Amino acid sequence: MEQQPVTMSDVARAAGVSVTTVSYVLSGKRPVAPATTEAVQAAVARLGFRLNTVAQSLRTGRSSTAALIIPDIANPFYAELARGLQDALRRERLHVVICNTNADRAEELSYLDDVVRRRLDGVVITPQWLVTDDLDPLRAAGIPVVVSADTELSDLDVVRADSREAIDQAVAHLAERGHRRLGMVAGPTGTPNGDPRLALYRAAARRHGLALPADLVVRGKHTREAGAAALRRMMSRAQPPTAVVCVNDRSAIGVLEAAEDTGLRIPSDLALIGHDDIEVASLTRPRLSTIRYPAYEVGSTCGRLLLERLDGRVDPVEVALRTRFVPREST
Amino acid sequence: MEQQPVTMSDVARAAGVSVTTVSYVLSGKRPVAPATTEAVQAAVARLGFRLNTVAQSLRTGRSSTAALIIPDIANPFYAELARGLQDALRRERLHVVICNTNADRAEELSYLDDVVRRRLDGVVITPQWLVTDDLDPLRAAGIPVVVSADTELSDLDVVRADSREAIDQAVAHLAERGHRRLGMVAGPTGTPNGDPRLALYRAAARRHGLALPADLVVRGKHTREAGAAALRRMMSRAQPPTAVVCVNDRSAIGVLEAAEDTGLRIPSDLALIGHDDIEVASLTRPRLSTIRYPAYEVGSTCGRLLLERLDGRVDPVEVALRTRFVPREST
DNA sequence: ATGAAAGCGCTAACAC
DNA sequence: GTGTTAGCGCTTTCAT
Repeated sequence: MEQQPVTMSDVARAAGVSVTTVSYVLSGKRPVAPATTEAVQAAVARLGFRLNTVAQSLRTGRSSTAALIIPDIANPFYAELARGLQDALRRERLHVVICNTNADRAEELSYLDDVVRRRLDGVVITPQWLVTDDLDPLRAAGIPVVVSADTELSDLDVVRADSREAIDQAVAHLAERGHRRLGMVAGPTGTPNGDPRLALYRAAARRHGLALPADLVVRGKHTREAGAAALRRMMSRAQPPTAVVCVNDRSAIGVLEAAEDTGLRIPSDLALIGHDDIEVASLTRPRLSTIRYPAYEVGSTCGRLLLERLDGRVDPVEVALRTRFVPREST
Repeated sequence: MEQQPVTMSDVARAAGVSVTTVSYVLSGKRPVAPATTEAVQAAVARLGFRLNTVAQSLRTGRSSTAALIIPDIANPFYAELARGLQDALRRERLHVVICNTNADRAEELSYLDDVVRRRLDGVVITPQWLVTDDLDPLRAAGIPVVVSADTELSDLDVVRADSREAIDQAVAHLAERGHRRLGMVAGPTGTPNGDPRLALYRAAARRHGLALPADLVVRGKHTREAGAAALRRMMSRAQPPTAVVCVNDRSAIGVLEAAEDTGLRIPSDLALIGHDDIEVASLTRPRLSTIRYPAYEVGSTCGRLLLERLDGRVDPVEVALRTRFVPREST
């Protein structure tokens, strides 16, 4: 048998006070006589009362829940990011709902809509296809948004990677080892991480005298399968690359596997560099060289910004987290 | 400037009908004249109305949100499980909040409490320290719980691994290769996965004539560090093992790394078997042999059970997912 | 086919 | 220091 939940007025009755007093005992937002406090607490304990957060939310307009909108929680990068975010938001007892979009624009929009309907307190999003205007409904509703992406976004809190130096080092590293033809497994066109990273690689390649020809830039999803397919495509070119850089570690792992299958040895036949340095990257053999972008820290930084914003900060903030080139056996 | 949210009575006024009608147009729970429907929909669109889910929840007592209570979303096993759960719950437009407990009992309890306060619709939990009684408040509140664990639990929906055969095969495999002394990196004592698995290994070892002495059973967390420490401890025994089985893949990876550091070659000096088969397990070199327990499927099964329960099923269901021994290079 | 009105359980003026 | 009361925005019963 399912019991009636105990409400605040039950507690009030049991303690011989008004609901107001019960509310204030619980919130501490106004002084209450010690004896009263005690009586209320006793009643709360005796009846097993738990405040109904839904009613509280309706009244206050705050749900103490934030949304994290990402392509896929099963991608270790986002899982680590989620962990960082949750740890940062825990102090304020904020819950986090995870929204997996599969990098699909319709899903991204649908979750944003959900956020408004549910009056969530804030959103952290790693957008794949969204444009700034898509966030208008959130602005209108006064819901803070923190974006994690490498693109320029006006008037928003942004956490992004500053990979200029790291990419330059990586390319220099390749140049030193005699590489002259670079291939890149980039993200889908128009995606907020792929394009900026590609641009950085282009610039670095130019600086260090490497070619990065258009037919060696392969677009695709951030998956192992896409990485493997990309490599096969590159190697079928008239002039295949001697070194490949990947938009993230998952695709780099795909490249690694496809290379193995083809009998290509890494790094002797092909140098390989990933991005992100998820935990797995250190487990592959040969070890994956990578541009390290610490996911946990990205998440906790997003959380910090969100909390500040909820606390009343109004000016948008942009945080650039410096990435680091981690050479390993594979270059 | 933050706008006033548009409410249902705004829509009603704009459409020249009552809120009742607006509500019914939206829910479709009673017939409405086509002309009226149209007028309402037009008003909804024109004003950009979004139903306030919080108010709806307060009224109906359902929040269309479920909680997933796990030790750590950054552990790939749980991330994959989470993905499976979310995909299963998406059809019903249920949100999932992720609760990381760090395998801490107090955190587990605190999140359960949260669930009741927030009137969440259901819980999926992979308990580490909870006992059945801890779930009483949820029963009282009529909140369905689905448990993912290998322990016996009365009167609850449970998804568990049936590893009897797989473990027997794994041990037989070791026996065939001449192993006689087995070590085990088990989970913490009293934990719902470690103990049953240990018992299965004990039984299988007995059947196949392998020793699994008490001083080669090392308890610890499900982490790489714990796995590494466990191996060092085992190897310092007077009679070290020739084969090691691990309660999960993460600890197996730790063992792998510690073995490398010690100069032990796997599998020639030491055979190694993990559990779970998270994506990473296929990336290590030597490849990790493992008892495969498909996390995604665990999650989606939990989701299915939860939905059924929300739909009115009352009898508890136990689903045993058969695991499979996947021998790879490391045994 | 539609509407009036009573809450769901809380918070926070505004009294006293 | 404490209480009365008016909502927050919906759903749903009961009328019409």
